[in-house]
Amino acid sequence: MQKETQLLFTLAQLHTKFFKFVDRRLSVHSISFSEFYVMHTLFGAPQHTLRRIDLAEAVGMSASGVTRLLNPMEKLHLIQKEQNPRDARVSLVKLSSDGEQVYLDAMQSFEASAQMLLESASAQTVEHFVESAKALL
Amino acid sequence: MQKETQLLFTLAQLHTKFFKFVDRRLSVHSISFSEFYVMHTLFGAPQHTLRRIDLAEAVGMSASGVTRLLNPMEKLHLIQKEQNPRDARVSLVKLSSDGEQVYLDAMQSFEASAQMLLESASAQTVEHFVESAKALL
DNA sequence: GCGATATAGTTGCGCACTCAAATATTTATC
DNA sequence: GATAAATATTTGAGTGCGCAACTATATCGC
Repeated sequence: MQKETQLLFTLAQLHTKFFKFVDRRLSVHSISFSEFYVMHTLFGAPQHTLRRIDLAEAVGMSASGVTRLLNPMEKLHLIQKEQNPRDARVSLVKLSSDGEQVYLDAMQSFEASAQMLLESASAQTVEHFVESAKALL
Repeated sequence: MQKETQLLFTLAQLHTKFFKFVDRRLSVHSISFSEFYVMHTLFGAPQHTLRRIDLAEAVGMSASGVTRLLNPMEKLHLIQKEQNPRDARVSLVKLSSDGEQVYLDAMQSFEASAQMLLESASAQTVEHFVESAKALL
């Protein structure tokens, strides 16, 4: 089997293993990784605000996926809709202060998960992985 | 952000990017990556045969997920059910010769996908990635 | 300015997967 | 050897997400 093919299989296995673990740990905050990732993306955006379509692009989801993901989050006041006065088509999404708090709490769990998953790995291995993975993006 | 946390985000992004591409290319064989991975696993098993529960474990799915995935594959004769004469609870899954052919064809596409995704990456980067990823499993 | 085209977002439909419960069978205990 | 516990699988209910079609608004060409 060629190295490139091996890489894809290994990537799939690693993703499955790690994200099962992460999702279980995030569930104590009643959020999925997708929701967490959306909040993380909004948190890093100017004014904690993005257009839905740019959010979709940033997290690698479809526009409809984002719509369905955000609906319950809005009901829980984790995010809020805002209008763009210059363009009535766009619906801006803003991380609310409630949402920010949930995000920061969840980030604690996320970081703890990452450390648990990687506790037996050397710092060098982690570094190598991140470096090569970024080179592949 | 700590390196471990960065690793998880990078892993998520890489997985999304690569498997969107792979899934699109496998779709010409009318199979998903999950189906391909199941066939790959069966192909590598003795007699091309596994118990459903071991197959689930190997591909990182739930037992019920495997049941639902295999049902249509059996209708298409990609796999076939066999009984274990010693234990009537177990249902063995065998890759049929039709399935083997589809698998081998799909593997061509899969390998081509892998090469396209990684064509601009150095052999060393690929090697580093696989090595560190395996260390993390 | 008006029609054609493009863009942002939502909705209908369907698929893939999970968890928990149910079913069938085997193994362990006494 | 009957009863209880364990194991393999399927089924019911629900979630998460994508694609294609639709609505609403904006922009472009003339």
